[in-house]
Amino acid sequence: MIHAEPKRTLITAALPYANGPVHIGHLAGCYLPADIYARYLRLCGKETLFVCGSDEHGVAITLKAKKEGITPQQLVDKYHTLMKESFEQFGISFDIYHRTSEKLHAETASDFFKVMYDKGGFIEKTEEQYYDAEQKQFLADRYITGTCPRCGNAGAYGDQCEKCGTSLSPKDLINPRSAISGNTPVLKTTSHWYLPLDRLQETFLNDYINQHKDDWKVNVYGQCKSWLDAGLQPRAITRDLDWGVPVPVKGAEGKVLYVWFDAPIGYVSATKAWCEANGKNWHDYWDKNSGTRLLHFIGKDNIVFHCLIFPAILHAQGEFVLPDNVPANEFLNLEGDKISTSRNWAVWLHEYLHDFPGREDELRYVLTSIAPETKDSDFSWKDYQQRVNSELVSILGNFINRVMVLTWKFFDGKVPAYNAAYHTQDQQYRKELKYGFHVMEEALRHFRFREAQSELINMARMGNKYLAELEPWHLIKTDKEKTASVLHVGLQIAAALSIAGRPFLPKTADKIAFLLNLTFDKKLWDVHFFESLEFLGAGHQLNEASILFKPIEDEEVQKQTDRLEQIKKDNESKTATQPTALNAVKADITYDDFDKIDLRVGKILEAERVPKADKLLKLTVDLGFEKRTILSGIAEYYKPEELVGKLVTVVANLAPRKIRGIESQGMLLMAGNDFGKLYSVGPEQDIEPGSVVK
RNA sequence: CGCGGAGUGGAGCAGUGGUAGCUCGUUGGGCUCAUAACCCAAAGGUCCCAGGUUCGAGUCCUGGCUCCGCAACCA
Repeated sequence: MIHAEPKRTLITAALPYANGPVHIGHLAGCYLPADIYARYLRLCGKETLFVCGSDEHGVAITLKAKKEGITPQQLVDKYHTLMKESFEQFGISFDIYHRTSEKLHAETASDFFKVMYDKGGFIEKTEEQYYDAEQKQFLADRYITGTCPRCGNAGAYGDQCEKCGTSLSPKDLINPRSAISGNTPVLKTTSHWYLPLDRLQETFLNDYINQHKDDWKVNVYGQCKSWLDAGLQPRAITRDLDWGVPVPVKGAEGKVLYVWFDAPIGYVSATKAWCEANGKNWHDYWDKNSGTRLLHFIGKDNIVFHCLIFPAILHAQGEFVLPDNVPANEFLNLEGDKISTSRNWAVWLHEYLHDFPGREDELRYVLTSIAPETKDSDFSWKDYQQRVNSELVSILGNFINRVMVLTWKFFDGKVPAYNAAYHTQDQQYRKELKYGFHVMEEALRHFRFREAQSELINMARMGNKYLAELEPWHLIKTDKEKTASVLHVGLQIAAALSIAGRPFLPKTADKIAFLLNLTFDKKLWDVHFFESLEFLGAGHQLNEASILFKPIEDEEVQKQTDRLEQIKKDNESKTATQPTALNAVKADITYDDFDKIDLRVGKILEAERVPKADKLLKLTVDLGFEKRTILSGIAEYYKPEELVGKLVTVVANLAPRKIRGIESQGMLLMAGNDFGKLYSVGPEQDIEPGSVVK
């Protein structure tokens, strides 16, 4: 969209869910780009507000709290504090880092709901749901366990059986029980409010998304388009739960707003909180006609919520400004594997800050260099070391140090005078620097932070080149005046780096400014400023030279990769310990029950992958008396060729079932758990296929 | 034919129909102010494949192959 210059910019970064610490994937995905952009706008003197906060509601929080034996509030307090402190130390320049468990947020979300409710913006649907009479509460899907109608697993959840993976609805469960009390729940009617996304798609979203076909990133637009093409469905925005923002309607006691309705409103409540503390009016930031430009920085997993659902909510509410752009990033992998909180496969921010004190900018630099702006990218410690050592240390740090040391050596640490007679010498460099600055600015405006940052390093590179060409260490012997001129320009380049580097490397920029003894009392990022390339006057006293970056040693990198190796091993060996601790023994069965199962030894004759299925193998198994086709979800753990000839245990009388169009006539017994590898269970010695297992 | 993204020198990426480029790495040279850092140069590419549009395709179109997410599948 083509805009008039916005009055102000409101930047939001995805609210991190308060059930774990922040990792490098979060940083590269949205917090760093948002921070760079916010810092850039502020330097330009533009009115900017950068808000974020912890997302603290939802069933996942209550479940995790229960597991840890603490209250949801205690759980979110713990992670909120951890995240807030890590962000701060890392230098993410939120104007406010709020949280959704604050009273102010509840009021805001509540008001928001009420306005929409009064307008008839929701559809109310009444359904029967399970209710725990003793605990006097409705049971969320996850709070109901029972026997899976598909596979007979007694520990299936109301939304899914984790044994066979079937997605369920609570009413499908045989013999349902409340996970809280163990009681048998009763069906009771309850009503919920739905956001009519189908209707909103027709009246609003189709046009809204289409409008942004050209100014949104292709991956973002593409993702939205595919959701719209599939057709949106009404979505429930309330839940029967006691953790969250209460639904502000009479008769809705015990109901809270669904976390996905309440979380983005957290942007609004964070803004309010900041405005209250700073004597501002929050309406200036959120009102439809406020002239505010709203930007959501998120990771790709959030696209549907920020590009479709939240705008739909804002539109339906009617008084709010809509997102102008949603620059979503793809995902960052770690050493080739997907980052995973549950598998502990991550570089945690708080651990990095602890292991690499004072090296925040190094991580910022690397993460911005490899930011997954257009496609998934990969972080590796070796790459981290290489980028820091060969770019930050060798090019940027070294240039600053050279120019500092030379000035102290030849001019007692005072900025020497420029002599226009030597103008032709540095004209070309001035031109290129100005051009580089221009490129950087263009890139920043279009959220291409990787490119913008690499331009910064290019400027430092030019500085090095300038010194190498003019050789002030030779010149000083023959022409002091010219040497003065050369160093004068060199120092201006250093100053330019300190300013241009602020959005990317704030702590380094401050250090350079300190070395140069440089202070500014007006807005820093001004085109004319860079035109003149005069930041330091002749005679200005510099501080003592000191080193900007230390190289990352091999041992430090080794330590980190060893740690990751260890985690990999731990995940694999969890098979032995975790499941027994986690999964309680199922209810007793009689011998007769057991006797119903016909277990046989089978020999795998053939094995092949099932097309278009990640986990499924199609096996031909010899049971002695006959050959069976059996499908098994073990493709991640076994290669087909490894299995041929293997003896395995087969449930021979399991009712046949069609999986992806192929009938599976039995089941292979495997040992393992959710985390680690699966191991087939077979006889120790070679034995006839078809032998009975008892 | 589920949905979306992506395939470009050893690695990571840029590339708007008009001479394929950048950073790292490698090799050779220069310099010695500087953190064994800096500067210059060279080698290294059937731009996934096959068709098509065009005077001209890495770029546009069609078909195929491969990779990554999501979905599905899973015990």
